[in-house]
Amino acid sequence: MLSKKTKYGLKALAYLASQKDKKPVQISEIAEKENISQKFLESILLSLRKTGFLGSKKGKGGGYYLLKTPEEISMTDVMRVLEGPIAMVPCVSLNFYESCDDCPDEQACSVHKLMLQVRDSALEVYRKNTLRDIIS
Amino acid sequence: MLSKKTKYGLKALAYLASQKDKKPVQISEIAEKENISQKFLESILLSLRKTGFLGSKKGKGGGYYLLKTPEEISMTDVMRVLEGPIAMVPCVSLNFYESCDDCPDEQACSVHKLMLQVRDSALEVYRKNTLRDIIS
DNA sequence: TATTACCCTACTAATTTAATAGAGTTTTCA
DNA sequence: TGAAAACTCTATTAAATTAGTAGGGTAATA
Repeated sequence: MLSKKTKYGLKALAYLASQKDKKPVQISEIAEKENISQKFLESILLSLRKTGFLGSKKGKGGGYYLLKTPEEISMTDVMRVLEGPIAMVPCVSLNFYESCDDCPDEQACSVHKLMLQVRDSALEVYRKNTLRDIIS
Repeated sequence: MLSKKTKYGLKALAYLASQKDKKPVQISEIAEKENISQKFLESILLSLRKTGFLGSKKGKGGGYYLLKTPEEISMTDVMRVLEGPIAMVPCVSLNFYESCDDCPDEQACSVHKLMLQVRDSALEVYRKNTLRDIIS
């Protein structure tokens, strides 16, 4: 399952990408329009700022804004930051690799074999979609 | 993340598919060879029996065995039974569909748009893999 | 300089997962 | 026919994760 954090984060990014101009958008506006708990959204936007997707401006007229154009924002990067590993098992993860305690031979493992394909197919989808591609 | 239930269930199925003959295999043997808690495995095999993947034989010389050949067992079906929905959000699920409370327009939703592609790509992987394909 | 809005920490309720425990039932083979 | 072997079922629980909630602090702008 996709976590709410990822879902809300994606929606917020999409909302920012749909803005006409590049003026900062307040958390409260995004929260209201996208039906997200404001406090929860706050923490999500904060993490997107810390990972370089968003910039913020404080004070009156402040808010969040995209640091790059929607075309430059890859879903692969967004998913890794919001959801974490793209792989469903650590032993096939590129960025979060861990071996299994129970598995004596990774290459012979049927779960490994299947999940490697699932990972690659998901990566392919994320790779070919930018933020631009998923807004209407 | 893939649940342990699914991981263990897949390993057990693969173990049964690797048997030379069709004689029932005891839970204890699978649990030991695949490093799985026997009691936990018991409940997993039970659900695989109830969903028509496995047959069981009680008493001395009993155990579990595949009801179909490995070639006939599709990963799509196995994943649906063990892991549940293949989609990462209910609103793109074929077999477990639910609409989102928060989302006014499903077709316009960027999360929906992305997750639909992810679901289709995962389904394609599961579709083209049978139990035969993932054993060594 | 007051207001607005971001920033941060800590806590918590709910849910899910991954078992664990233990008793009960059925079947088979000697 | 009876006892061992093996499946079946229910209930409980510990740990982890998720999805928030609460509340105060800090910085910037008009």
